[in-house]
Amino acid sequence: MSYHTFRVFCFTCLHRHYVVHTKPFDVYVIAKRFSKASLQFSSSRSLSLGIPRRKFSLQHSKHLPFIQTLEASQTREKSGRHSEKKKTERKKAKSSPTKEKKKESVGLVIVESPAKAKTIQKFLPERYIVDSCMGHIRNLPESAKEIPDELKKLPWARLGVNVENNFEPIYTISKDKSKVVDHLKELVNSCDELILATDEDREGEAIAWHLVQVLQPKVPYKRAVFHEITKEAIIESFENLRDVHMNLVHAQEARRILDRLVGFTLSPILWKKIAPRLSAGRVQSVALAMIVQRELERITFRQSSFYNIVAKLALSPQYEINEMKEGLTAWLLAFNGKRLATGKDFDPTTGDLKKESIEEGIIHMDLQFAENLLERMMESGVTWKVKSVEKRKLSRKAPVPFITSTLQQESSRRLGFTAGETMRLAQDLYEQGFITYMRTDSPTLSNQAKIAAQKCIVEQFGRDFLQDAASSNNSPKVSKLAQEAHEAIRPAGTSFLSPVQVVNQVSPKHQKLYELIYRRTLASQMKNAEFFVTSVNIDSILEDGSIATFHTSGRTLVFEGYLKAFNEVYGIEENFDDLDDSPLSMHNKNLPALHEGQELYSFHLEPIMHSTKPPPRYTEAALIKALEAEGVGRPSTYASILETLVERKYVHRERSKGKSRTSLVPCLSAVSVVNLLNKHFPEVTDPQFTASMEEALDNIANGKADHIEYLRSYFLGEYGLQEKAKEKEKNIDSQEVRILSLPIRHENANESVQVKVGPYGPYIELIGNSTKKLNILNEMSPEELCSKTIQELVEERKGKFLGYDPESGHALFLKKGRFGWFLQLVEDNLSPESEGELEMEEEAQKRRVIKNVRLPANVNVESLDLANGLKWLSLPRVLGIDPHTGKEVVASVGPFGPYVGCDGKYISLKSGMASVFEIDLKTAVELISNPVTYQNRKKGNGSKRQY
DNA sequence: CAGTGAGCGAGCTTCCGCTTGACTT
Repeated sequence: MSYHTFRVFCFTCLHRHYVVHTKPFDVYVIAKRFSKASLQFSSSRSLSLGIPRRKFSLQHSKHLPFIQTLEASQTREKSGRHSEKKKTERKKAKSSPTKEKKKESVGLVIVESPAKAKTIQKFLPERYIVDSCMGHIRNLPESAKEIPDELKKLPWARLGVNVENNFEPIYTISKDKSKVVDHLKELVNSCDELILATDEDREGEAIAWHLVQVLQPKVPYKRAVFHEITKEAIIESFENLRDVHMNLVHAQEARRILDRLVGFTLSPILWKKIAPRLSAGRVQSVALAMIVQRELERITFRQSSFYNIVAKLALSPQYEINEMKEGLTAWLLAFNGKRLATGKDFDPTTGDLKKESIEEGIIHMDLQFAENLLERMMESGVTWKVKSVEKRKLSRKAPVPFITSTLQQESSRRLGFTAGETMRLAQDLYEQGFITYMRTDSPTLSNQAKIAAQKCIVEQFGRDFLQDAASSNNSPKVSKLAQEAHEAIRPAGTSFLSPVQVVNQVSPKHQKLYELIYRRTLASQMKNAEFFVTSVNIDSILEDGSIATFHTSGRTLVFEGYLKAFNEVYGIEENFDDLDDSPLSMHNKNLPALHEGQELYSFHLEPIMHSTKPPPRYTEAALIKALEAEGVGRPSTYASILETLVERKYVHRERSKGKSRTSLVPCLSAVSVVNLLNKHFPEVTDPQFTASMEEALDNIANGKADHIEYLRSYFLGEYGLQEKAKEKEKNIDSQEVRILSLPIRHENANESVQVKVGPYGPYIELIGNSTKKLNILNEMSPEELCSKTIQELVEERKGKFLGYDPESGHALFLKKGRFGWFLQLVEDNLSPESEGELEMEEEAQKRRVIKNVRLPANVNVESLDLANGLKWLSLPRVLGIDPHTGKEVVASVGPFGPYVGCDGKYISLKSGMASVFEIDLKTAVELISNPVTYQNRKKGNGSKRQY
């Protein structure tokens, strides 16, 4: 048996190993740098080594090894890589520390992400080991069980921050990070120097500090920061090492603690006053308030309609022949100098004209007005003349390179990906070295990236499309709040792979996203698009001298500019809100040349009705855009903000009719939560809170303010949050905040309706002669709540009458309960005629429940009739006596579906087994004594995993 | 369990930002 040596890279941590295998399934590993004990290999994951019909399985703890080459003899050593011999020497040095001093010292470099570690390793001299900590390694206790027992009794323990003593935080090592920490501890003990190369922002600085706190290095440690991952930048940063900036760390700590105090103080108030498990926070509550606000605007929206006249005009009286070619479309702008109303003139909450518009003397044209006017325009003697022609050259600026938020928005708009999906795809592209880091708020391109983009532009579109060096996009506006730890999102490297070149390396979705990033990066370095916009007013002079002024506009592309990068893939974009001056969105594609005083001829006039539209619901992309504009949230959290709201059942996604996009609809619980917060804690739904926090944090970072003082002033004292929360907890009337003041169209004068949110979810209260409470779905939109649905709910509550049990004479109803459908047999003292006519309360008085039987989830209730119902009603079914125990064996339906049971032991009947009605004693006893076969369990798990 | 929304009471729920995980043969 021959021995083969494989060179193996751990893909994730970049440790190098040699693998020697003797037999196909025996894998021995010689670790290059670490003791054998620290490496655990298992065969849970198979990796093809490229040898036909042979598979090897390796795993370095949880990291996936990357098998770079096959036999050592065939190893293609790149220049600059280290020879095998050199490595062996290193290993010896490692294993005998006494001799190590003579060798060159080893430096441990810690960055945040493994992919970054991999890249940086390439740029650094051999004596450095680069590893990653995967973001924050410590955190405030996530839940009650992470709080140390000895502190649990203290009043502030729940917060995880000692608010009685300088806001001292309790830090715990996150569960999923303990392995990372152990690993780094081991490394730091065997190196001579520690370099903290985490991101250059508030969070990165804090991570560096936490690393020092946790690792307790006995060797010197320093901080290195760089803006871009290039050899030059990294080397430079290593020549300019600095200390950890404690002010910056304090700013981060203040941010972290503030968020905790806000969230963990307000959430419990929601539990007490509305329902358990609700949440509030600096970021999520702002987002939620926006969504709810928009929904309320939609509910209070009143539509208004108005008419306009559209004129098709020709250049010559012989319009029949050339109408298509040279015609133009214009719409009525004003009549006798008075402007016609458009959508903007109406108040969305009343549907009436706005005050200012009325004062202006605006004309609100109805159909009759339009038709009258139209007739007068058709009379002979009416002339049409061009009154004015105005030409403007407008340019549309090339976009700036992608940052996280704009990537998510464009990816949603052009590719239909959600923010989460976009980030997952981008992560893959990043890890495989196709793009730069995807969580960034800096739109800056490095010089090498600009050069690479320019090269692509020249090659693909020509030199004419290249932006001037002095153009503004070379120094894009950076958001005031940007922390600039990374550069913009762009294709990686010093020369960009074209989208075609990546086709075979990634999935189609990845390719699409890569192409979007590629084109945006190129576009950012291209010239602006130039348009000629022509704006024309045309007078129609009526017989009595009245003047109807029409307006039209046209747009011609003079220079395609950066649009070329997009148009060839995404098609030509028609809508440019920033260029259009028509509120009725009418544009002539090919406006003929016109001059002042020119006579025109009308060949078609038509009244057109327009209606105002309610403001659209937010899409995920629009919400992210709005939050980013307010400075709320960070690139790493945009995609998860919405997930939180969905998880809390505050918001659900709804697919708009006929469109691919999904819009965000607030649930009823969200309305009550926002009600409470707006009324009692208005700052938490206000984006201004984050803005002022950022300002304070900047001062802390600059050393102008003290972080403890900041927290103290916010949380403690007479006007602090703590005191306020206590007072509110006492004074907020739970009954009052539960009520949602929603306009409900219920046309029953004898009844009033209220929507409330209780601990078990939303319900409506019908108050008439008696009070009825009816559960409604949390997802039900206020719009859907009307007389009809309320009536349906009342009917549903009554249940469906199936008939009478011939044996007992009792009535059988099919009802829907908290746990699904069930059958109810009630004693019936009523005549069949009075069925459904009595109020529920009366019914309840007259009827006594004899028996309830639940139905399994898969029963088709639509087709359930009396006979079937009686069959279910016969459950539970006694099968007989178990000879082993002497107890009764029963078949029935329980909370988990059909089962057989005996003496406290229950076994579910899976599909494929005998039904509850058919199963006999023998089969049941067998099932109970040999509960679940190995085969069965495996099947169950397998399907779960697949899902 | 069988249409609750009040209260009893132990113990729990909850925040935002960094980052990548992902369990038997």
